[in-house]
Amino acid sequence: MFNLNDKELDILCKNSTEIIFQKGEKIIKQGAFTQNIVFVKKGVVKIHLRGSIQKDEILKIEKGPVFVGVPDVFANNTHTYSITALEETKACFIEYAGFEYLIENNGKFALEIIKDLSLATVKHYAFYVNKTQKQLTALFADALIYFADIIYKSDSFSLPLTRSELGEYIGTTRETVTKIIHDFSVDKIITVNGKKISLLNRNIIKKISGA
DNA sequence: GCATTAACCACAG
DNA sequence: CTGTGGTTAATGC
Repeated sequence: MFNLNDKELDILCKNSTEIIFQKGEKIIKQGAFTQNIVFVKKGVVKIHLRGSIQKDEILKIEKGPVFVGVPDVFANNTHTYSITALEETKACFIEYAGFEYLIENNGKFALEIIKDLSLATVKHYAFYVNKTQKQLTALFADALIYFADIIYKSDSFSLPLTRSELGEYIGTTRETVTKIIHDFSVDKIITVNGKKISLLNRNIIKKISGA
């Protein structure tokens, strides 16, 4: 994985303890000193940032296996965002020194990391523009497709987010999320039972998303 | 004007 | 935490 041989994996993992986080537990807190890269082995996490005024915004939802917190470790002394488990998550904390050693000594690994970071940047450009230009129904449709295709690989899933968090993700209020879900449900685009959602008509959802 | 979109508020399960 | 309804503001015919 990530172009690492056994010895190198050992460098990454030898001083790292595997920890299991329960849903809702914070893996990295905004403002904390950056000492570790976090390797999420398994589970779903949200990357979120509290704005200078008050509100939390969810920047990204990721599923293991994935490295998180990399940009902050290279760019800052403190974490500029938080990472919280959305379901039971296995993760290990990797010392920066070991990570840096691998970057310096394994070009293929470094390339993988660069690709990851680049992909993340490019995706964020798109997400940013979408968020400011699309209507909320389209953003919600995007979120549905994302959960179905990327996170759960199924058209039926149990959302790990509250309505309020869903709002923080697509940039609206919990009330508006409730209304959109209600509308989609009435129009037979999805079925909803609390947090359980099933996509009934992907074509329409794609159309609404405008992608 | 009128319709649509979405925020904010209040109240109720 | 969630659903609903009323109100209000902005935007677009």
